[in-house]
Amino acid sequence: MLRSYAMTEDRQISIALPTIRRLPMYVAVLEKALQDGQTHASSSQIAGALGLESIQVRKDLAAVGVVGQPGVGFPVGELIAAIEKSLGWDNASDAFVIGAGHLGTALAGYRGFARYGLNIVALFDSDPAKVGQTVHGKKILPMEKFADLVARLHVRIAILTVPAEAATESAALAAEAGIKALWNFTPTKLAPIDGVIVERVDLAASLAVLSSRLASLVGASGATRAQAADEPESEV
Amino acid sequence: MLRSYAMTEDRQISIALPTIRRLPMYVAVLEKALQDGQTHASSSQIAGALGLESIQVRKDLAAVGVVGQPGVGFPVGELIAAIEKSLGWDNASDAFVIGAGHLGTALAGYRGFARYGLNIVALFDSDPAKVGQTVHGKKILPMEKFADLVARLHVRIAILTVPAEAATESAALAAEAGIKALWNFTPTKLAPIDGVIVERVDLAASLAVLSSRLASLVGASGATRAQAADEPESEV
DNA sequence: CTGTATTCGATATACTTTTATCGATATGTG
DNA sequence: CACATATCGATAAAAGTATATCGAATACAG
Ligand SMILES: NC(=O)c1ccc[n+]([C@@H]2O[C@H](COP(=O)([O-])OP(=O)(O)OC[C@H]3O[C@@H](n4cnc5c(N)ncnc54)[C@H](O)[C@@H]3O)[C@@H](O)[C@H]2O)c1
Ligand SMILES: NC(=O)c1ccc[n+]([C@@H]2O[C@H](COP(=O)([O-])OP(=O)(O)OC[C@H]3O[C@@H](n4cnc5c(N)ncnc54)[C@H](O)[C@@H]3O)[C@@H](O)[C@H]2O)c1
Repeated sequence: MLRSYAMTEDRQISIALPTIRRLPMYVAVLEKALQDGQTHASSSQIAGALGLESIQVRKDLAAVGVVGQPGVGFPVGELIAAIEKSLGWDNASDAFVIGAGHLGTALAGYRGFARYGLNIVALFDSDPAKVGQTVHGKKILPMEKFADLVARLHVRIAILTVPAEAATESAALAAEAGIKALWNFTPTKLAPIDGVIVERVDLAASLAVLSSRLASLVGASGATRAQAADEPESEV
Repeated sequence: MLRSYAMTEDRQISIALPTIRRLPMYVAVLEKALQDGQTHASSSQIAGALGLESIQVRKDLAAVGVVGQPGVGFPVGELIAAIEKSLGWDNASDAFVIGAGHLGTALAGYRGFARYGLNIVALFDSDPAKVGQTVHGKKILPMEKFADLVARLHVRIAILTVPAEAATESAALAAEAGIKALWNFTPTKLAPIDGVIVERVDLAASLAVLSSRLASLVGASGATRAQAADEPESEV
């Protein structure tokens, strides 16, 4: 029974990436189940809520080390705890935002991150006009203070929202300051940096999937759009 | 030679999803090559710039139907055009933003989308206080006008940036108005809607990858962080 | 023109991820 | 307690992706 909380690090490393990407969805569903007073949830119930196959849910949950009960399902609370442990969401991590522009301030104000164990502490910007301002209760500080504060506060995560051209330079600066993980929102593909994990949020990739599916849809059953495409487009 | 531009729709549909996700990176690299005056680029050159294997680049490019020349490489201009065609980025699509909050306005102001064939025309919001404002030169309109304008302007794409609770409702409204593709930035997993493509930007999934890798890194070579973890964390 | 270095693309192989099958365990009803 | 139903987990199969190999085409230097 306690094997579900086993902490052998080697297993955590070996969880398949697609599985890791799905884990947050499970947490969301399970928390809803918990609120409804459920102590257990079956793989088919979870799968149904997420549009997945139950077998995949079982495999994913097996990967985080929780054992279910035949005829009953998986223990909800235990499951949430195990997933959050796998993801390192069990104790919150502080993070700095580099680039207090539109996206950076939006992220800094996003309350949803608290649930993911992410705590944005402050923003940094090279623009003197922005430094000193406060957004969503968080200060915008000058880049000069970055390295010092990373060390003092033991911040490991930096969120990169600078212009594309400044990305490489900012990443190098962050790495040198001791940042261990970079969440890169810029379209710049960073070269690997020794000892630094880089995860990129690639909106272009996401949009590519959307628009290519849309394009092939038009091509396939063109009837729907064909008529509209003939009419001239007007402006607002 | 002209086979590279073949427009048989059935091929477009069959491009593997991981390949589609990589296509935008190729476009970025190729445009840089074009600026440098290159007429051809080899798979190994492209791979080197992106940290990929050359064989994967060749396979991906074969999927969009462009043929390279042995000893020379791939024709840059032709390649860009073919990729953009595959993605439906060859002629820009208009889009509406639903939810003119922090994220919605950031997206509306993002100039990078122009390159991806996406043109945000206007924003919509249910909050009367926001309606009438202009952000980045784009109007915030009331939801009541949404359906009519979708029809009048033949808008097929809506970008969902409403609060999580409003996502399902907004999606249904968009679908009813005739929207064909939803780019969903909310954490809500939408149920499939008939005739509507939904692509989700899942920040939680991305963060999960980042933080789980960070967590396993700490577990593995704990030395680096162990010392820091012992010290009490101070505040800004 | 000959030899060497590039490079592509077809085919084959290896690897990863998803899905299927099925026996074993649990619940609850009559 | 017998039996129908639900559920899990181990193993196997299938599908999807990435990588390796190698012959053929091209460029170019000598
Ligand atoms: N806005 C979006 O919706 C969106 C979407 C996808 C990707 N992005 C990417 O995110 C990044 C930020 O976008 P944005 O719209 O917030 O841009 P922005 O111009 O609003 O913000 C960039 C901020 O970075 C600061 N900055 C510039 N150079 C810096 C440096 N060297 N060090 C520290 N700070 C620096 C600027 O002063 C500015 O405040 C860009 O790379 C953009 O491509 C943005
Ligand atoms: N801010 C971020 O960095 C961030 C990051 C990831 C995901 N998200 C998600 O994006 C969404 C928007 O985030 P945000 O920070 O911009 O929130 P926000 O509160 O700033 O903006 C939401 C906007 O939607 C409007 N709205 C509410 N209900 C509506 C309805 N029924 N129809 C039309 N408009 C409606 C509100 O008036 C508001 O302007 C949320 O679902 C959030 O979870 C945000």
